[in-house]
Amino acid sequence: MKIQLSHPWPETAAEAEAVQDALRASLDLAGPGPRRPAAVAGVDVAYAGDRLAAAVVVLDAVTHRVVEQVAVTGRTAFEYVPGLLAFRELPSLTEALERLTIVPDLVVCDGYGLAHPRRFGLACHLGVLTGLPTVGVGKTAFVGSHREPGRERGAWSDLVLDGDVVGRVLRTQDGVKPVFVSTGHRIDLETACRHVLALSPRYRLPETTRAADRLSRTALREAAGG
DNA sequence: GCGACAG
DNA sequence: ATCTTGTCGC
Repeated sequence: MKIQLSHPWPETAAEAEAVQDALRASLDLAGPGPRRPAAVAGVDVAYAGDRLAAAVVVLDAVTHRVVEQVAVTGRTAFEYVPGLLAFRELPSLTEALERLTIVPDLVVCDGYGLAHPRRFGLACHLGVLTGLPTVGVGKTAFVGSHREPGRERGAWSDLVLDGDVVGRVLRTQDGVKPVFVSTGHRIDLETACRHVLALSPRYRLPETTRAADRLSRTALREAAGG
């Protein structure tokens, strides 16, 4: 799979915001998205100073067994700026995705999608670039307001931004801190949450996220020489 | 103006 | 994200 990043790649925050505003027009929020995905991918990036390691792990959607995984290492080219996370992580993430031989039916991203200041978070961006259905799963609050969801697994509440429902605060395990789910591309929020729950049978975070997080950290460690 | 702010 | 010790619990 060949992935084309925007050219030229933005150098400033203003240029990056302009890219988001332009690509947002290509966002597909129609849904319903994959009903019975067979292969689900998780992506994540780990950092150590200016070094980084991006990982993509594809799991069997039913058994959650690893089907394929790729990790690439490199150096940071964009500093972290709230709202512009994609420009820090996409170069390496797309490189890892390009080396994948399997085309996943859904990609679970670390972070937000539509729940974003300009309605174009990392999950939306990666979705538009790859054409794949994507969903964003954030671990902490970023934008929007919400009520505390019920304490049982599956309970959720609306994540509202400027009067729009842009995501859901979803409890994936009884009594544990909820996660923030928002759609990325080619999927609806209801379906996205259904898949996130199915991918989180035992822990707070989806198995895809956990697997990608582990791989990115070990890849970073091995690249350093330990 | 000030504080908050995915990872 | 990453920096960090011990601690409670399965």
